[in-house]
Amino acid sequence: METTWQEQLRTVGLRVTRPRLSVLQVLAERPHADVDTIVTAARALHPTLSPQAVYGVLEALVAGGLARRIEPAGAPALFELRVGDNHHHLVCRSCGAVADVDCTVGAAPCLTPSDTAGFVVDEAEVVFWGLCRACRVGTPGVTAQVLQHDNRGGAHV
Amino acid sequence: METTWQEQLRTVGLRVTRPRLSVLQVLAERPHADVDTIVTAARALHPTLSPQAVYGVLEALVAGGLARRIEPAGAPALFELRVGDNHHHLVCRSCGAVADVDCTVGAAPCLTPSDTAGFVVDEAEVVFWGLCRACRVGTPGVTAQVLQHDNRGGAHV
DNA sequence: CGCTTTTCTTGAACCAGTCAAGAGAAGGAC
DNA sequence: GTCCTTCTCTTGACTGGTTCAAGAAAAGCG
Repeated sequence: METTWQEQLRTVGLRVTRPRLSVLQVLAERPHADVDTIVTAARALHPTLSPQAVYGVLEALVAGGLARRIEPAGAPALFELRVGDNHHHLVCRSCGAVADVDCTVGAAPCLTPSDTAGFVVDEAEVVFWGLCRACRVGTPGVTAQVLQHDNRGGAHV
Repeated sequence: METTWQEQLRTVGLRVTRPRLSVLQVLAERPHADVDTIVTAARALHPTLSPQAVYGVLEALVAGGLARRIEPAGAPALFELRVGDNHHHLVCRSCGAVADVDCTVGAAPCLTPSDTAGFVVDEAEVVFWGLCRACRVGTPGVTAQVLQHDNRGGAHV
């Protein structure tokens, strides 16, 4: 497992270090973790790890294409290892839980806007807002990530 | 014009005040303004207006459904008066310029994710990332809003 | 016109994220 | 294996966007 990560790091020109391996392992276990979560969890593997180091590691991983940053409105950035595939995210308005959605891009004319207003588009980012099952049945806050997302008025599907 | 805004404010149960009318006028002139822009522009109409007042006004407008907040990753929040229709946004990676895109929701199967992972979805938010015409032809920074958006790896359309 | 409630002003605080300098580790060269 | 260069991490301070809190001001009802 770590061998693979070592190879992946080297492949993109990054040195293999304890902080990087720790962060990669945490991300493998927690698919949509924020920096704080990563720092806390990674310290089990590398006790002296600093938040700034994690920012640096994540920046390197994202730049190298090994990780992806997602930034739901009103919440700190989240990171995931799933890269290179066209997938999007479901975000719970109540607890901030995030789930992956495979992009149905093959049948998605909306991802090629009719009028691009002179823009050259290279990426379409889709976020589905709603409530996760736990928050609907009255057990909010399971993931302990509370979002305050009052931004209504978007596309109601 | 202001009569209309007065009515709109009253309709949603908000008092009619100078700061609110000023912010509404600025938003009418600048469709995707950030707080700083709004404060600066609105001071032409109400010189003592404070940033905190603008935050309060915008919060009230959004809560009342008169305005909508959009938060492109890596940039301060923007506000617009266009509400109630299903439209999305084009964002320039270089200068942060924002343009509206009418939602082609009628032909958009991707906006109903196949697997909702137990979520009840009430909104699909789409952001198209790319370069605006000005930044492509070598006149970047026209809007003076510089974004640093290194988050690649999303859905490439 | 006075009173109650909402809203604005002023000032401080907060948080995620960034910047900078020096210590330390990785890994190629020898 | 050891040295040296370069990259990376640690420590610490700092920024920008946003929020919180208390009191003053204004809106709008009776």
